[in-house]
Amino acid sequence: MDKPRVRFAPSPTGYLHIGGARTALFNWLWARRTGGTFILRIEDTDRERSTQQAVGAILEGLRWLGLDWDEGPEVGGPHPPYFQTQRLDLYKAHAERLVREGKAYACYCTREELEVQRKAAEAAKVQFRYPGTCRGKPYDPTRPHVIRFRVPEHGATTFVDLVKGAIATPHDTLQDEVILRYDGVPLYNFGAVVDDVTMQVNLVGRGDDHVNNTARQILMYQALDYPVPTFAHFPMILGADKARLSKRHGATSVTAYRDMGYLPQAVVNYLVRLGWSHGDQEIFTLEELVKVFDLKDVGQTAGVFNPEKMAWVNHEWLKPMSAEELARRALPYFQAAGLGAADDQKLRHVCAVARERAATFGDYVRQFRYFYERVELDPKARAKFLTADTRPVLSQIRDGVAALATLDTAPLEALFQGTAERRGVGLGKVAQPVRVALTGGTASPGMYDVIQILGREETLARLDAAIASIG
RNA sequence: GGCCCGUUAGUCUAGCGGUUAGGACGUCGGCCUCUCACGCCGAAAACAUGGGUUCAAGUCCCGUACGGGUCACCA
Repeated sequence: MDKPRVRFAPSPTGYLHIGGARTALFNWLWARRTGGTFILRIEDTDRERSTQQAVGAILEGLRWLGLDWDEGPEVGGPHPPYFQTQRLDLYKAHAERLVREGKAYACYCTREELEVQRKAAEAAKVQFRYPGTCRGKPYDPTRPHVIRFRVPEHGATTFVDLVKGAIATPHDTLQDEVILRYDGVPLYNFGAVVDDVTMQVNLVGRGDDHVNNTARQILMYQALDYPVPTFAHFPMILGADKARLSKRHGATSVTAYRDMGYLPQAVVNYLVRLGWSHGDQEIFTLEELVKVFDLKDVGQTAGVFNPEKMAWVNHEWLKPMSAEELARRALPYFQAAGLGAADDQKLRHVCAVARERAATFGDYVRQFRYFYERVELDPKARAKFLTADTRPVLSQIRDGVAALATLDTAPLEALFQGTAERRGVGLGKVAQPVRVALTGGTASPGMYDVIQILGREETLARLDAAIASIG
């Protein structure tokens, strides 16, 4: 078999959706795995909804994920252009050829007429299908018309899907569909076929929602006398309620996850595991995936998008990173939150303690904001730990910190343990009040780290404030 | 509603005629411990359902139920 030529063909009607990203990923992986070609084509024939911003957002999303394309917008290739609205002549020529050969015909029915028929069918509770009114009419290009594809009335079209197996579509469920609008812009099925043919795509991998288009498209390939590509339909991604994933399920754009502090590798990792597996392995780098990915291992059942597992995957990616690398990557998130962070020793220390405790950079900022600004003390924690009983402890630690030569771990440890021993209590009785005073809550990294990160001045200030609040 | 596709724990999945039905997320318990987390140990939790075929069925066939997709001059 020839080297696979696959494509991702989004409509630029919005950002890059999680589902679209996975479709792109599967195609990309297959191309990289097989040494094939990954083509990006923009299907912008819906002029009402397509926007230039959406094109930009999609390219940005793909690039962020690390999915580069061999042919397509901005990189060019042997079959330009890669925007459907720039290929109108091509569709027209193909449509005219089909008309000439009697495989398609001009239809002069108005939308209004068809709407009346549709309503009537609905009232009669029958499925409306275009009745072929204009099938025998002569071609008159001077009259407003659309071009309809002539579908065989009997029989069925069968194909073998790479992931779903054999699928048969009876022709009597099809109709003579419009392939070219009155203004010459093609409809999806026709545009995709003409482009896939002319771009020499030999493997079409796309979402499950296109299964029902496949037979119609195959009929068009055959009418055009072109080779039929292989198809692979990937199962849908659902929300927790098993309905197709949509905005109401939460963030669905790839860049939203970037903005929440996910790593692109983690998003790729999670998405590939949704509907594909390789033994018991959970964590994959892109390089590993390129080695082991196989379309044959793509499952055929729709999968529920699970944000918790995606966070876990992200955490797995974050944990082995050095504090330096984490700091470099986390910095923009701290800055975006208006916290005066810089890529310095402090940030690296914050990241070192955050690493085991937070799954995304968004969580870093949320959970460790107190390292950069004073936060309100949790009332319950305050009531429990900042009391007349603990006041002496706070004072001792305060004076101890003030007196230490350095804030290295050993002297801090000696200070805390000494204080606990002198008071005849466990370390917890000392650490918890200090923790509340310094971080505002009862859960935080170890106290020595916290003090080192805050620095002597800030530590003393917060302890003083806590002591003063007890009165 | 017609047509198409699907159905292993709450979720993602392994399984490819004979398994104590495996792994992961999440949940619960324990250990560790200055709290939280990490880590480690452990637990609960699944073959939608009814018929076949077979010595033997989560694995094959049919029905039912449930879920999804699709029925445009959208893609």
